Amino acid sequence: MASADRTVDSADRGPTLKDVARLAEVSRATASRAFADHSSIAAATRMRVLDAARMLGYTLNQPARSLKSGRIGLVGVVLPDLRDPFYAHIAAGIDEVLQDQGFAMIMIMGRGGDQVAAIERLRSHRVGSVIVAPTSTAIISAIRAAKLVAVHVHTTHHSLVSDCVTGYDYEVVRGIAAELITLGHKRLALLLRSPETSATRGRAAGFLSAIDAAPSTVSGRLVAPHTDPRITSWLPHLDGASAVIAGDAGITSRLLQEARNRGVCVPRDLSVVSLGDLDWMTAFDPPISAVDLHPHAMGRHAAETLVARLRGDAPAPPVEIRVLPTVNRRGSIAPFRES
Amino acid sequence: MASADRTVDSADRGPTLKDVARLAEVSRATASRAFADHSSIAAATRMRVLDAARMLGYTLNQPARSLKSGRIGLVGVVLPDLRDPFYAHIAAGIDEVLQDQGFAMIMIMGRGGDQVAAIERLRSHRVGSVIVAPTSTAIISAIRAAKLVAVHVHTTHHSLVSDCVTGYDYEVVRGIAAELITLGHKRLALLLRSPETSATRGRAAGFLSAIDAAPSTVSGRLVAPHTDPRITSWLPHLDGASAVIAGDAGITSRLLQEARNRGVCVPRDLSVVSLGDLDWMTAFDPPISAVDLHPHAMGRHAAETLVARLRGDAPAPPVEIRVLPTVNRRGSIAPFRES
DNA sequence: CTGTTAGCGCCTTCAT
DNA sequence: ATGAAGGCGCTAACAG
Repeated sequence: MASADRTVDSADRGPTLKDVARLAEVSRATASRAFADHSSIAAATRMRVLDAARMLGYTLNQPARSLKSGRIGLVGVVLPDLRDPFYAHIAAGIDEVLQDQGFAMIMIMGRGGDQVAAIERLRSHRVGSVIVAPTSTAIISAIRAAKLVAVHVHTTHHSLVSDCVTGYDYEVVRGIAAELITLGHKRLALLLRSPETSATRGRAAGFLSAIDAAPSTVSGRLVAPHTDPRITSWLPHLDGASAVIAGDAGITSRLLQEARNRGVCVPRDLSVVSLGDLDWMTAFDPPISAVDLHPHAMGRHAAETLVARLRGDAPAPPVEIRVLPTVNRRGSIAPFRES
Repeated sequence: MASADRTVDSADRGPTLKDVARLAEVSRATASRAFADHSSIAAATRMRVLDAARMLGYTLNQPARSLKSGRIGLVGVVLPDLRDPFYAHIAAGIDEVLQDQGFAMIMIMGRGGDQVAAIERLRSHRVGSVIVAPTSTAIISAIRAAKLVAVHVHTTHHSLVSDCVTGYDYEVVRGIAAELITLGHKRLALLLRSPETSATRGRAAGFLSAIDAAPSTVSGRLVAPHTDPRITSWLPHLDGASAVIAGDAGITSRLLQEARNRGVCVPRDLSVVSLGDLDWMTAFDPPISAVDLHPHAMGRHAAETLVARLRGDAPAPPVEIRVLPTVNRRGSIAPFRES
């Protein structure tokens, strides 16, 4: 009955620049200039064109425009998993800036080999730039091959010639470990889950550096199974440690869960510090000490850097922006006591 | 020094179909068919073309393709905030399916008026379809005006003629409220934060329905401030309730934090149920009772529905897919006791 | 099954 | 400051 008004011909693709030009009584070239060129067009003419466009509900056809110009106003974002709040916050930061700057983002989740496939997909959409985490040799060469302008977030790489936004993984972990040692802890553990990146390497190095700087009665254990994160149980790997640094919020919650189930009391039996700070951590009893890595700010910086790079014509040298973490000391750490 | 090898002419846009066709010694049309058309091309020819493409490192130019065909292999995703794990999980589910099906997603965060702006932006990229949450009259008419194929997630709308994926907000809240009443609670509260949607309305209705069905000694309080979520304090609004249903994980953690700070003991003084189940809830002491709304599955269903709609030629009637929630009863609920 | 022909909507010289 | 013409890379009719 009401199906009559359904447009059979799906080629109804809305008004084009030609329509706008006709209504504004100018040539297509002039109409085009009204949208892009900011110089060689009379203000009055441009206004007329813009009015006509509004009247018709015209929208620039970005794909068509990209055909000629190459530019497309689209930025690729390749992140491993949005279910990890760390990356979700990065994504949110990126989105904020990109929207402000008039870009849209093609988001693709993937790690390892998928990352390379993602780059390939971006290439097919003629995306000219990408924000990516984490970094690896594979992704770097894929990006280079695709000639993309890239910004790397959270991790960097020795062979990297692009801009990147990182943290202070080495420093912060070393500092925390030192703090725990000062509190009298003799056996520490660092729990890591991600694949090997500059971040995990930095954390491991910082951890070991703190251990090395301490008396030989202090030992540190590095737990970094590169296996399926979902079946990992952390507690058995602690090896009697009385203080532990958890590599991300997921590890922290899993660890706390195990501790509760097995009657391990935090902080009496175990001091805990989380790398990554979330709302629920302050709700916990005891409140969990956590390092805020400021992933949202990282995302913002990454996007800002990328946009600057896209707009800037002068080939400036790559920069590394480092975001200072905030250490929030709360109840989950305590001086060591013999049990 | 090393700047000599920098390509001055940025028009270096890689191999085109024409190059592939030449190498494979076929016409451009045939080469094109090798990628799209699955029927009218000889297997041997297609293989030859594909080989040539691989040899040249050729990638389909989606924007150019869209110029003629209208299709572009891009789906818009408009979600309010990825920092909310509920939406992050939806996004993850969507991404999984879309990648499998060869689509990429343009993700734009936004709520309220921003949603409409997002639709406009998608339109300029000639995206033909969108997955969106939450629903509102404004977004519905924007989608209709842009003639997009849409799937709505989590919420519906009476004026909706598109597909949607929803939950059982009414039923689940009613059931939980009834359960709490059975446990002897006389004063309940439902905490909601989102704007008015079918989901929040359903929850409110389910809540009130359970209260109505109970003896008149039972009262329920609906707390739904549509103000800035970040400065909201929930505890003062509880009005002496001994059992509370928290509308999302963020509310839950904030509430638990306040409870701890003010010496309110869960579940002795306050029974808590969270709408939305996250890892950390089982780590809590007591473990938090929570309803898993399965946002990841919702995302998957939404994407699957959309893809089916895009592929299907027959204009099938819109469907509503409802995802059954899972109620995980844990230690944060207890029978009512006089204090 | 394959080639030919004509644009899709836009931008960019080159004139004027 | 504006118009005319050609082509970006691809696909959809139509022939053959």
